[in-house]
Amino acid sequence: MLQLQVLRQNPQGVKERLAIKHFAETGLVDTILSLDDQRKKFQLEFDNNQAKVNSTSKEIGQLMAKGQKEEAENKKQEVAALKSSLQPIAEQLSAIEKQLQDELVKLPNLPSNKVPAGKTPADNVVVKEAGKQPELPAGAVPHWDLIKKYDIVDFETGAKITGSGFALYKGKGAKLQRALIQYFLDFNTAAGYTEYLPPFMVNEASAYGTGQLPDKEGQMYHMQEDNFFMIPTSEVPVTNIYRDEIVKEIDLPIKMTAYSPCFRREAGSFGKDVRGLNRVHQFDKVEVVQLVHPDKSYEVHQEMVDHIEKLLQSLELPYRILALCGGDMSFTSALTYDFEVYSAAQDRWLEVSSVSNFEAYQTNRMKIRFKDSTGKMQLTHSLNGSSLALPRIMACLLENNQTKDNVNLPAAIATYFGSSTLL
RNA sequence: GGUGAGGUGGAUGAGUGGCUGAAAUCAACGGUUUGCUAAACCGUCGUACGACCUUAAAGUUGUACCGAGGGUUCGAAUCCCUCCCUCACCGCCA
Repeated sequence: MLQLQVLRQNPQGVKERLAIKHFAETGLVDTILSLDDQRKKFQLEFDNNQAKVNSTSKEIGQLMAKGQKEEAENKKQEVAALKSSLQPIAEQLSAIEKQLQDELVKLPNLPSNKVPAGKTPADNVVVKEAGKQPELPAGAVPHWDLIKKYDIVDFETGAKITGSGFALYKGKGAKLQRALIQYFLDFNTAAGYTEYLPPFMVNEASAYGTGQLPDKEGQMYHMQEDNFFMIPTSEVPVTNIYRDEIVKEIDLPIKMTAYSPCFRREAGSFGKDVRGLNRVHQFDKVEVVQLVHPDKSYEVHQEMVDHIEKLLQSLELPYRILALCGGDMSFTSALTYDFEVYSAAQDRWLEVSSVSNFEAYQTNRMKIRFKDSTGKMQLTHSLNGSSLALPRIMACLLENNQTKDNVNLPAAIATYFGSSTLL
């Protein structure tokens, strides 16, 4: 949620930024500001009246103590009258406050000035492309054939147990997942991130805090009886660790990492896009999250991008980094860089990580604050990135390193997997 | 799931209708003292949203907030209702 203060200071600037995100309803800004003015007006009126009620009530107490019953009774009448005239003001005030809040959450985060213009994924800017293209052996096949051939992921049985889009990892496939998770977590903790293993379901307040609610409830699995949501990413529970907390400035940056399965209900598209491990309802991911001083968030964003780049390099996969354009960015993000790895056998790029700076958009909802050196309360900035999403990494590892009857594994993984080949 | 006890400021914890936005202690911060450390002493020490004043900061001031939401009352941390959560014991269970 944007800070009202930002809208007040520069409504025109806000509209211009929103345009970069291709957010059409810029009139919302004016609506919100006028609601804010109304709110202030009603609050002033309410406060003044309530002050009178409070002081008169105090007088009643004093009169009663002195035994001046009659005068006390008169005052009571006075207060009763005041209160009944106050009633409608109070109602209007709270109605406006709610309306203001409802409108404010409809505004997406403002894109930073580093965000390239553009509307669709085609407009994203390739910032960097690196890594060696593999030379595939003759008869190389996509991962969905490989996993079948080596019997390491079984979608049919996953569908039988649960439904389509739920993979059953088996044997070396399951072990490779475990090795990757372990490797990623170790890589992150070595860079100073604290490891967490969070709950995989969250309550409404947490889903709201990171921006899944309102609006995106359809993308999450919902436990109706208990009103819990299966997490779509560990970003949700991890960022919410500090919800409604005032942290110490010297404790910043707070660096956290977590593994979790991620659950996505998203209505799938069809065909090649969703084949095999490309898109599933449940997948594993290791995430990094940081809460930082607002002055540092862009510096930290770059640091996180570098961190994830190193991780990808260690996997020896060809990759590229994209700066997402205004139209392709998520609602809550101010700057997003995507990482894609090249899947040789599919001849396409697959997104494996997304590194975003949310500035104060999430923390304003969650009220994650600190007191700066001058004693002023400030919101921290929050950032997160995947490091990494497993299924597509696995797909690329399998495809790009396939040999005639085996798959070679990069050295970094071999250590964790206990072998330099899959079989 | 059952029974019982609870949820108060950074922490501990007092507070059963007006003098309580909240004692006390600890922590933290500023200062005095000090060869250094410790101790002692003095002071500061919640948040949000307004108003006034100001270029701004500061300052003055109002309102709200003692788990959440309702209610009773002239007046609620305190009484009542609903919900949530925590702890203990029992039950069930990996």
